[in-house]
Amino acid sequence: MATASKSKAEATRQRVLDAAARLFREHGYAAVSLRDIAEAAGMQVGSLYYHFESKEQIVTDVLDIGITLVHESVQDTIDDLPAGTPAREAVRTAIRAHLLTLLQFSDYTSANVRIYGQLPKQAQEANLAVRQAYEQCWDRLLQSAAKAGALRPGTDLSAARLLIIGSLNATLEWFDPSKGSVEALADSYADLLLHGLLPDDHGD
Amino acid sequence: MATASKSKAEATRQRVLDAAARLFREHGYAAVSLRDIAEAAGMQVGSLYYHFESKEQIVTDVLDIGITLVHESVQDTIDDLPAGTPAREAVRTAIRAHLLTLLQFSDYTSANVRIYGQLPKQAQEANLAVRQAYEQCWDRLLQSAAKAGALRPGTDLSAARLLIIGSLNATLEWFDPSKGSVEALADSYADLLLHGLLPDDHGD
DNA sequence: GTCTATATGCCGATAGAC
DNA sequence: GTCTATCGGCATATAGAC
Repeated sequence: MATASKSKAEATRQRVLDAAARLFREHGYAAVSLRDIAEAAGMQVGSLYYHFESKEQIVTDVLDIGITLVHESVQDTIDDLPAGTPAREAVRTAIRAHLLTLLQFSDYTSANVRIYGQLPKQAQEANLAVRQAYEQCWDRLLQSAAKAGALRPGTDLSAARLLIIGSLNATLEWFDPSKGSVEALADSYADLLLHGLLPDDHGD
Repeated sequence: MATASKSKAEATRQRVLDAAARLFREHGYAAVSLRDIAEAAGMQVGSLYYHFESKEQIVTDVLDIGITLVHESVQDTIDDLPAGTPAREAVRTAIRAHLLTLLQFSDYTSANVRIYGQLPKQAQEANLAVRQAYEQCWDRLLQSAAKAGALRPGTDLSAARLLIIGSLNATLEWFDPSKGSVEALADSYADLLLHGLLPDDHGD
């Protein structure tokens, strides 16, 4: 094992963060007490303070991990596309990766989406840099698509990024895996976002 | 004035709900105490219980008012359109009405969007019927557009409604009136939702 | 590292004077 | 209708034994 094995403290810390992410996602930040987190992680409240300074530090860690995970997932799937992949396929891939992370893989990402807007300003500011890095990932994707002539002329790229990410994040409020797969949802959403509601031959 | 004037109790009740909606919107449900609400409404905590049975009843009222206001706004602006208005214009009008209510007029609507997902199940269920009535308003709009041939063939109407409302509601997390008008945002979003990201002549 | 015990304060809700 | 006073409970955080 040598240096590859994580310390017991590191494993416990991870267990606490996993429990916190799941509970924050479900109930919000203020509604979850440190007692709830400790119980879900299988320990006593006082023990949390060996690993974290405060409740706010726990949520700060959860927020950063949440954005990092979705950022890496989206960036990696884009990077893995073969050279010459059409821009519209890259956008479709990014949409799928974002939705998979949000709805299937990461309580951290979904917790971030759900609670960010209601946190104390200090906790929001601590997450700002990581969020902006992820936003830039989408901006680069859309700018390169526009440069390649793959987007409708006159498209407001800033509004497009906000609309795409906003609509994807909003699925968190209603998505039910027992009623349909994330992949099917991703296809449906990508069709709508890429092609719009109207037929191609409308006279608008 | 006669029966047209509201009682003092009714006015106070309204003041409490206004304060609660604003605070819930800003900080979430669990983070706002009855002491906060009482202070913002200019009264003592104990006095709240003359008008409301519990904190949960306050939030239940806020939730219902929030959906009712946006539903009425959207329905009224659709009904006011001249006969023969193209379906795409009706959709554009509905988008504008929803955004105006959410971002400019109603703390109740924005509070509902922000806190619904994190409320106790009982409070969510109390709001279900009103929410579904508003969803049906959009479903009727989209179905009549599809029937008129105004939508791209094969459009998933259920996904479209979820994407539209979800993307509009998500603007709440970042919209800043000092950086642009709601009207400009509505135009930009309507363009993107109706036409999509791709040019009309793409070969997809 | 985790425990128990505890400090200090705010929570929702109630009782009863006015 | 609104007030003050107060109940029991739970919140975050700390102290110190093991």
